[in-house]
Amino acid sequence: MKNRTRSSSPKSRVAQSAALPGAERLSARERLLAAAQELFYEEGINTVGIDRVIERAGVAKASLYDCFGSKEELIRSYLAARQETREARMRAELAKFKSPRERLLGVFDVMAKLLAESNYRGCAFVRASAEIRTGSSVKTVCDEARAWLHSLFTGLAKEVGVAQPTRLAKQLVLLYDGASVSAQMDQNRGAAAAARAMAEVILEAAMAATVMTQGK
Amino acid sequence: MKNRTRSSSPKSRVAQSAALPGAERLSARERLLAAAQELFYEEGINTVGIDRVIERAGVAKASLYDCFGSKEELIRSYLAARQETREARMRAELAKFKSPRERLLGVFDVMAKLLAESNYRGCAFVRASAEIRTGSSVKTVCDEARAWLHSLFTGLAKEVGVAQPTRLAKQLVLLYDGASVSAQMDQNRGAAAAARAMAEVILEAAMAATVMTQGK
DNA sequence: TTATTTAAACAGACAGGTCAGTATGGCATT
DNA sequence: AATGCCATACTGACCTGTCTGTTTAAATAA
Repeated sequence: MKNRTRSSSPKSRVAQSAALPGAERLSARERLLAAAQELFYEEGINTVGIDRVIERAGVAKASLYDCFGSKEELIRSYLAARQETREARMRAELAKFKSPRERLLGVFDVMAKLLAESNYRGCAFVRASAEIRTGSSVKTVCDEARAWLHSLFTGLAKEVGVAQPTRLAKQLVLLYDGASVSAQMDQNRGAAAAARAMAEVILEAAMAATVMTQGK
Repeated sequence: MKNRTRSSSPKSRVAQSAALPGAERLSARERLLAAAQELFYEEGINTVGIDRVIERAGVAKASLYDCFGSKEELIRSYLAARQETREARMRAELAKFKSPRERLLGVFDVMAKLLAESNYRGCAFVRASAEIRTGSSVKTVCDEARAWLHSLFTGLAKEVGVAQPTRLAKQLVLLYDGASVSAQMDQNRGAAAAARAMAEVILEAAMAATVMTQGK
């Protein structure tokens, strides 16, 4: 006579590493991560308690601590998963562009799609950094995300053949961060387009400087 | 026989509106705001509890609730005070520049000084926004700070006589935000200088476009 | 096939701590 | 007498994490 909110057809279980194409029930771990994505990102990692996460996931509290061991580890897993999907999406979308120049500017086109989503709340790693207390192990995941962002732009800057690729990369990261903050704080939906336009100008200046230093 | 951590020479009190040049003791309200500045900004408004604030301020808990009524009001006062000092400092520093162009770029020079401070942790309002829960009255203070930032750059953009001042202002705000995030997340001390260099390029492009549209 | 083991996930209560906010009473200056 | 401030105990809510015991389903053995 218990009123269960869970799906009423738990015919089979999905092993952690298995990935069956059928619409089978997700494992507790996967449901927890999905719930964490929504709640932690949209409301903050400190304001959302464990109880709300397990309620959203439809999972017992004991299962959470079996899977992750602590809230902090759940947060780290949430951020790590977010970074993985970010990398995969960027890789897939950038592959569509042909020229190095289009690929570099394409990062801001991808960003424009993200900002257009109604639940955009700014960069998850910047937000998390603002919430953690000093010495938290969560910072490591944030640092890795930042390193990836820099390496992404550095690689693209080298492809376009600019004289100082790390310098250009730092500038593009700055534009990327600025767009995310403007979108978050000012509901400025055109922030990515503005950043793209600026990136074009900056890139042109960097290319011009490259020709100068080459002497021809 | 009580071991007091407070100053041992509370000879006189400083009224709220008085500003005596002597090293007189500050009022409870002022000490609370000073403590809030340090703790809330450096460690976050959620991670720092009331008890730590009153301990740092050397103030009784009852005094805090006499002065502010709630933690949320203390947070709002902390942010409002921060915004006031930010405006005053910017006004004073920008007054030193002579030409409109120097004043506009001078914002990033002022910023460079801020980033150089060892305890810089990014924009207090962006950080606070990441911590508050939806519907908090703290957001109003953050919105006002954002509005000021936009009006600051819009005014400077009009002074330099560009064709689309609000467009340029949005771009400069984006650079400002990007520099603050880069400094916060990557310990990039040169972020303000990078933003200034980019602002120069963007400004030049905007001026060029202005001449074009003017037809001469 | 049937029985047994194994493991993941379930429900829910409880402990221990923290936090915001209140209440009481006392002290000092004006 | 009034005001501003101090010290401290207390309440109730919330939050993380633990513990106990049960259910379910797949894997394995008889």
